[in-house]
Parts: sequence; C-alpha cells; structure tokens
Amino acid sequence: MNIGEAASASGVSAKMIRYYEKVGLVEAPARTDAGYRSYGSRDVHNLRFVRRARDLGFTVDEIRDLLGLWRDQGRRSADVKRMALDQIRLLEQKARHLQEMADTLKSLADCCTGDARPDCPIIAGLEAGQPLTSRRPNRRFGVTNERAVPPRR
Amino acid sequence: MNIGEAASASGVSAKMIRYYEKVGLVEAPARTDAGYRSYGSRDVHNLRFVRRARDLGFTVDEIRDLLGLWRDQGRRSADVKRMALDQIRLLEQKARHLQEMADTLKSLADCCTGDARPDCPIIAGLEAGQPLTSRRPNRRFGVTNERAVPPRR
DNA sequence: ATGCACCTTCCAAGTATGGTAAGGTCAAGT
DNA sequence: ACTTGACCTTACCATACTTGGAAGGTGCAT
Repeated sequence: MNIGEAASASGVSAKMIRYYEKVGLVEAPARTDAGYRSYGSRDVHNLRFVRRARDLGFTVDEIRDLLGLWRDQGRRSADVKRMALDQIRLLEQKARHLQEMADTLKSLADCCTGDARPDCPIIAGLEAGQPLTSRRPNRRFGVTNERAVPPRR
Repeated sequence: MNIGEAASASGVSAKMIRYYEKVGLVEAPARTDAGYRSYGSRDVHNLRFVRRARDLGFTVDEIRDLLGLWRDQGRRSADVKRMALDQIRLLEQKARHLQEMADTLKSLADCCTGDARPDCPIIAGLEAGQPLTSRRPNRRFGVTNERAVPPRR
C-alpha cells in the first residue's frame, strides 16, 4: 500500500503521515526499490488511532505517550484515565475562556444599534478601560490541533 | 517615551510592539538620534486598543480592520457590529467544538475503572471506529491569541 | 514513448509570542 | 573620564501543526 492509499484509508493526509514519521510518532515503513513507502493494515490502524487522538485535542507528544500505553499490554488503565481527565480539564478550560470572550463581546454588541451612524459602543469598549483579561491564560490554551485541512476532494 | 515605557503603559510587550509595527498594525514612531523608538500618549492609546481586541480573540488582520473603523469618523456602527457578531459566532463555535471533544473523552473516561488492570475503554475507544470528527473544523478554529506570556514580574 | 498520477526530499509559510545573542546608548555613580 | 546596569537595536531561532510548492523520480495505461 502506497502512502496515498494509506492516507485515504486512515484519514491522515500523506503530508501528515510523513510528518508523523519524521517526528517519530509512527514508525518508518519499509520501502520499495524505488523508495516508495509501503504500508500495511497495521500501519493504517496506527494512523487511525493517531487521527482519533488528534481529533480529541491531544498533542503529538501526548499521542506518543498514548501510543506507548496502547502498545503496552501491561498498562494500567489508571494511567490512561489520568491523561484523559487532564485533557478533559484543559479542553473545558479552553472552552470556558472562549465563551467568556464571546460573552464580553456580546455585552458590547448588545448596546450597539448597528445602524449607519458612527456611534458604536463596541469601538468605545475597545478603546476605553483596562485590558479585558488580566488572568494569565494557561499555556497551551489554544486548540493545538488546528487542522486547517482543506475539504476533502 | 521609550518602547519599554510604552509597553508597560499599554500592556503590550516591547517585543509585540515591534512586531505590530513590522506587520503594519501600528505606525512606526519617530526615532531618536540613537535610533530608539519614541512614543506618545496617542500611540499608547492605539496599543491599548490593539491589546483589548487581541484579548477578545480578534486576529491581527481583523484588528487592522477594526483600527480602520476606529479611525474612520464616518464609520457605520453596523460595520463594527457585524465584525463583532462574526467574532462571537466563531468564538462560540470553537467553544462548542472544544466542549464536544471534552464530552467525547468524558464518555470514554466514564467507562474506565482507572485501576491497575490494562483493560481500558479509552484506549479501546481510540482504537476503534471512525474518525471522531468528520466535520472540517473551521479554519482559525484554535484560539489564536495564545498569549503565552510569562507571569509578569 | 508519452502522459499523468503518484511518489520522493527539502524548504517555506502562517500564527502570535518568547527567547537569545551581539552590539549600541543612556544615566547615574565613582 | 570611566564603569555599571538598565535599556535599546536588529536578526535569527523556537514553538505546534499543517499546508503548499518546487524539482525530480516512478509506475502504469494508452
């Protein structure tokens, strides 16, 4: 199976498969004489695992850990659960922060008539006063798995 | 006023002030003979505006637009409101997506005993089935204004 | 044999921010 | 005058993930 087939079978783009290989997330597969990567169903399975973990917002580093646990037949489910709970906490924190930003903006927008006149409480709100967040946002606040994937053709 | 003073007065780091200048978000200020940037209170006001817009999750490009509206005395508040409403929609969409990821993970974690045994529904959930999101996440899904600012000393 | 789709590697961009290095400048103290 | 320390300058690197492109090789069907 060439990289293209593996890509469509796993839902991970060929580009990303090479990238995951480079950063050591997946093993380098055998090569044909011409140097083409050759994948098996097991590789596709791995890639799907990665894909799903990315979909859940795990970073590449975390997925490395998850893969380790996946392969470790003697793993303790507690270890996996801890990672999952940490991730849930982070995700919810990020979601809350975004919602707060939206709410702040909403309260400004609610006061805005939104007509042809120049008076605008939103602009005024941006102009005046203290910074809106004094809180230090958590590192890794953003959603790191921004998959700016073009629609599949 | 040197860049350091402008930074602490506006809440934008010196680093970012230079960056905003480079990308054309703020005007290049006058320089002293020694080449130091020299800021006035008006510049600080501008920078504060930028800071607040960033806090609300607007991207640099969007802030460029907002600044245009800010300076435009004949602006229609409707134009500003539309940008705000768009932003609110995006923020809420991102928040929802994050929450969905958290919920999916929660449902997996809820089934996990979290003990010393290797059986783990989370791993099993990652392993099996279809990709968790088929939806193409919106470009700019992540929170772009990750201000990973070290705690102010 | 030609063309087209696919593969390869390497390099770059974009986003917003921080870090570091190497050097110039300023103001205060000696 | 000289030193010191804080501040400034530019330039480049790193982060995390993903895409895009260039330049060239390969495989298969017509």
